[in-house]
Amino acid sequence: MARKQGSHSDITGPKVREAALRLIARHGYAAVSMRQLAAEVGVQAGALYNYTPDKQALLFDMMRDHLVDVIESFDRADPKTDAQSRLRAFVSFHIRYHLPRADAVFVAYMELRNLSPENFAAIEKLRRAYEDRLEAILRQGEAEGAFAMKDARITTRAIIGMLTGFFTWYRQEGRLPLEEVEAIYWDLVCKAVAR
Amino acid sequence: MARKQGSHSDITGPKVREAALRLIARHGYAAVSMRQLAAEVGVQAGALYNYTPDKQALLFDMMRDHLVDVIESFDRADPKTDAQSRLRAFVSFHIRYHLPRADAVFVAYMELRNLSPENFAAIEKLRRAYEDRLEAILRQGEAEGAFAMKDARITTRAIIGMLTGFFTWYRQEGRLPLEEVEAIYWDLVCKAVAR
DNA sequence: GTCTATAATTCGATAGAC
DNA sequence: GTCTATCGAATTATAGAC
Repeated sequence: MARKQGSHSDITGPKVREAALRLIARHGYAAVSMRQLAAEVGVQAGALYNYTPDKQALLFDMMRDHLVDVIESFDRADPKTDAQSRLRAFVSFHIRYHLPRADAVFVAYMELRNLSPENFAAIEKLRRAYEDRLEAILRQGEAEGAFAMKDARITTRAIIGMLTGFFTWYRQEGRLPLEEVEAIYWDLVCKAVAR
Repeated sequence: MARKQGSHSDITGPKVREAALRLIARHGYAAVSMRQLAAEVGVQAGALYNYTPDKQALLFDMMRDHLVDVIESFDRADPKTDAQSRLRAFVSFHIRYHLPRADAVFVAYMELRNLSPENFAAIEKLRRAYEDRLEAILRQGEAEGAFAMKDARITTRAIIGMLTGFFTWYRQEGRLPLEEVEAIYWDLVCKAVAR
């Protein structure tokens, strides 16, 4: 006999996040209503407001938590040795970390327009912090004489764009195993910044 | 004395497209109401339905027209000679064509989720047709011995991703003139596919 | 072709019972 | 913590006057 009411804070809380991420990734923040989200979670619309003060905070919290986790995870994965090793670790980390989190990546990338100005500024700061990790590696490589490029900042954006585009199509083409895709991207990045 | 009513089909038609592109690029399709759009154009909401059967068709028509124009324009710009020259022309065309059309690029890229299934299929076909142009150039370069890469299809997506990421940040950083940005991207692409 | 007015829904968010 | 019920406002799209 299923209860119609009761306390499920520990269960419902994560379910709200997961459902919101899935629905917003698929349909977009503005297109997903609180009623749709509630139905996906299996509660009534009013109950959602036990877990978020409003719809905007729900979006912001998901994006912030994702980006904070990306940065902390990379800092742990970074070998902090020579630039070549660090760049390889970055490419591998970026692909492998983001792949199983496609919904979060998609939301963090596509929903910037729907953040309030203050929330947008906070998210942009985090995004920039992640990009700065890559830029620092490229500049170290230039200093070591391992890399050569015309402009480290633009090369940073180019590499991130190249790697992030990956997640917009990988789900469709199951043609190649992850190891090969990773090798292909490493080959491109490695040659692009080579002396 | 401004008229409050009257026929302005030739004026209002283009204004609807321009305003829709601008508003949707900034706020997203789902977040822009027909009333907002009408206010931007300078008419009442009901008048918009003289120019589109519904909101969905307005989005689809803009995306389709943009992509058809991209493909036709590239086919005219393509030197159709050696792969190296063609690749350089592609990079230059892609940057220069898309730069002054940032709103259309943004909409065509970000609003795929808001297309009906049939409209999505049609737009994906066009997108694929453009990507196939680049893939053909890369395969020609392999055949000529000018390029070497592990996988032409994935390299195609990687290059497009890299070039398209360009438009998400160029407006912010006016630091460098277009010629230099183009040279930086050409350097990266050229080295990435070099033998 | 544009207007005003409105039908029919749907939205985010809240109040109060349990 | 979840429910039901609801407020007030916004939505797409249409009807009919001019």
